Amino acid sequence: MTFPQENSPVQTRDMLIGALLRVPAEAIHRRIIHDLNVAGFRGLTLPHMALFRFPGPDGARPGVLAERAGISKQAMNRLLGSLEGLGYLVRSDAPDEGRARIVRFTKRGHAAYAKAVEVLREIEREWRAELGPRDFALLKELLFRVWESRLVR
Amino acid sequence: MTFPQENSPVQTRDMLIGALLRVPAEAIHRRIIHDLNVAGFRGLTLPHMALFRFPGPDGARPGVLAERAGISKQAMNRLLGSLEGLGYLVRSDAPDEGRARIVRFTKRGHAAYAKAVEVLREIEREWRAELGPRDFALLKELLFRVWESRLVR
DNA sequence: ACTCCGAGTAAACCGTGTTTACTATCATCT
DNA sequence: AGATGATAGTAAACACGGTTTACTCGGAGT
Repeated sequence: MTFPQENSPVQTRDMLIGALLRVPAEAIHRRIIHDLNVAGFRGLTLPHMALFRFPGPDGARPGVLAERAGISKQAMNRLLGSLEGLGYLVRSDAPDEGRARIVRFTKRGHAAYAKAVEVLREIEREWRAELGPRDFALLKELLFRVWESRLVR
Repeated sequence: MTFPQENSPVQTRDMLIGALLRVPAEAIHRRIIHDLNVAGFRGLTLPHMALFRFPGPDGARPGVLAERAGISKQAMNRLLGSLEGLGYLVRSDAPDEGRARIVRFTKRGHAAYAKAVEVLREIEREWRAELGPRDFALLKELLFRVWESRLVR
């Protein structure tokens, strides 16, 4: 195992793809939660983000949301209960099927979701300014190719 | 908020940078833990990964590791206790200062760390094969520029 | 010696995950 | 129609990892 020396500059080859993805991904998570809280959407925490990510929970059923998020239905159900208590969504009976339920954003929930997307777009603006529009588009395109490739499932 | 239609293909512009980073970052995490477990390094879980990431805990002090990982000293201490119980490291008194302690990988710990790096290099090979060497290098370079830029702290 | 600070640790508590177990509804078979 | 089995959602018990609070002990300054 070779480590870079303290006083020699870190270079691309020193960093493995794990850290290169993880560090910004976590930073973005923190940023979104922070900005949501500052914007008045209190009580939102990291686990809640499982619901605020694309395409959002609106109109979906708890079981589907659990599967999307990769957690059990019971865990999802408590997340939903928590967000319902905070006023971001409601669960109501599905009109067509008696055992099913439907998750609906409240006005506040829609506002929070819109704000999250807005923060993300702001982050994209910042990255675009840093990298230049050409390279930022390239970065997204490369990441998209990875996403498409199923290397990632 | 515009959603892509069910039957129209997803495109780069549909994905925000958050998901494009998060999904592969999480996949890599799962992959590393899985491969470590399969390779006989049992008991390692996601929170342990906070210690197995570059540059590893070997020779460092608990407080420093806590700061690096962004968790409290107490939480780090329990992680260390857990890994010590699993035989991956030991904590011993620092020779110079009575109150300080030093974390040392055991042989098993070194082996696990080396395996984690190996898995990461394997993942890089796979991505390189998918994207082509040119574009993979470009991806890492672009991510490295983001990392350098401090957009990310 | 006395005080203060800082590293490490321990305990209580909280939130979030899983596992296990239950209820209610739907689909199917007879 | 009634019985049976599968499925959506929920609830409770437990595990686990995080923070907060509180303690011990060594080092530094006076």
